[in-house]
Amino acid sequence: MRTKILVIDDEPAIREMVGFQLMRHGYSYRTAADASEAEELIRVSRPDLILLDWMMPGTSGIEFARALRRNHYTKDIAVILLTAKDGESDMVMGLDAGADDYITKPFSPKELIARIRAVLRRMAPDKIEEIVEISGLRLDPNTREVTTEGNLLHLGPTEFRLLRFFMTHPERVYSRQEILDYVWGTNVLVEERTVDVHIRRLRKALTDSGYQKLIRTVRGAGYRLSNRAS
Amino acid sequence: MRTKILVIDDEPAIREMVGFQLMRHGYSYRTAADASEAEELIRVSRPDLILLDWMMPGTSGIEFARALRRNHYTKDIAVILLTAKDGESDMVMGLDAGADDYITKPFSPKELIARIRAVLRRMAPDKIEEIVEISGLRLDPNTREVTTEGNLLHLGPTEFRLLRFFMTHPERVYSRQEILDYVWGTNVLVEERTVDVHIRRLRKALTDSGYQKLIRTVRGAGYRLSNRAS
DNA sequence: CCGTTCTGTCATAATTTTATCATATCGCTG
DNA sequence: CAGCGATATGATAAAATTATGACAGAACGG
Repeated sequence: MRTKILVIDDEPAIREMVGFQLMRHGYSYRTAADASEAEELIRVSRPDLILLDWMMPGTSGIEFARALRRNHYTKDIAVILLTAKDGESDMVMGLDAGADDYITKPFSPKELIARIRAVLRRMAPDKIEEIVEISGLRLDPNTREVTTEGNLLHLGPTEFRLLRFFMTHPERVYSRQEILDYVWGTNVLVEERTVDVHIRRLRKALTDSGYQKLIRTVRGAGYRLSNRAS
Repeated sequence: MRTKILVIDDEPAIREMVGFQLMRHGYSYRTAADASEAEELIRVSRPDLILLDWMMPGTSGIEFARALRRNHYTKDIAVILLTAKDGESDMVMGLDAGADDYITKPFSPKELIARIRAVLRRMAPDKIEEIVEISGLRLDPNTREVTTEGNLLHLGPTEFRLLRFFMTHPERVYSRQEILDYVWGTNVLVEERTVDVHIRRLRKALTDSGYQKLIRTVRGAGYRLSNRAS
């Protein structure tokens, strides 16, 4: 799932600018103009990171950050403070309140994105993906290699994702639409028939080693991966 | 890369004197007159050690040191406090705030350098980097040399770090974003495509000896180093 | 302060991958 | 076994992604 970011700032212009950048960089986001609005959104869907304005009407940013840290449900949410001030004491107070970083206004889109990335990376160190294997066919997401008894197969990005999807969801039948949703991503404008073409390319790549028989066509329903005898 | 030191002191005379000594001893350094100037420099380029004046206008040295320790990005920077006082309590407070050592003014150049060496040595007891070798390509972090069957390769600093990263993390694919984080450091504003350019420079440097084939492009994913047959 | 080396970005070229279309096959049903 | 809808296949132009060369500004060393 995509990283969710909550932007809390009372200036619409800031919310819009930041939101635009976040969208452009593939983050999912929500905006709130004040603390109570923010609380509501957090309750509905816990964000991974909060961009918090220092100067807010009502509850101040610092206060809000402190409150977040006190709550068990929210204490692991990353917080980046947005502040117009540049005094040193603000940095100290901000970090003291539990903020993970802070950005002084005005800031460039580039800086914003870089900071967000930095904070998120600190929070989630590399995860090692699991190797999947089905009767001799191995797929390693870490090296992005697919091998059969030592032979390396060449797959394009989409074929790779497709095979990976099937290998992690074996036996069950998936309709073309479902496959599009899982492999291509939801709300993508692609013809259903395109799945056929990629299935074919995947089979072709698996053919030399005989594994193409793993991908079964289920007439009228879709496709499935199975290593059982048919 | 040479050890980077940041000198924070409001007296120009001190900055100059210390700077001269640092340069004379082969350290790379920057100076800042106050906390906000210092913050800026730290953000731009993380120093390995900070020489921090105890009495600063605005944020005091102690406060600044505490703030450094709280921030993930800066918490491993060594800090030496420069203080005119010599009271016992100051030492306690200073070390309490996370300083690694302190020097009382006035101090001799000799003492300054000796303390710096001592702190750096203490900080990096296991920083004796190991030589990495992959099928004949050797990289020695200590001498910063890369050799292939006795031939010395010329690499720029970035190419060196890049190769070193790959050699210490072989086989696995890394996205441009991850490479930026690991090789360039986290708080940096650099385009993803810049990675491509450095990959190319690295490959060019490895070409004469045939090792450029170690660096593989993984379309849609990033790059990886592999010595396996392809 | 000056010349050199190193860096980050661009614009452009070279490749690979993708989505479709048209057409051939296949599988079931009556 | 003819007919019909569903799949497989091959070709292809467009879209994405990566490689490369050039260049200006920054950093560095003296």
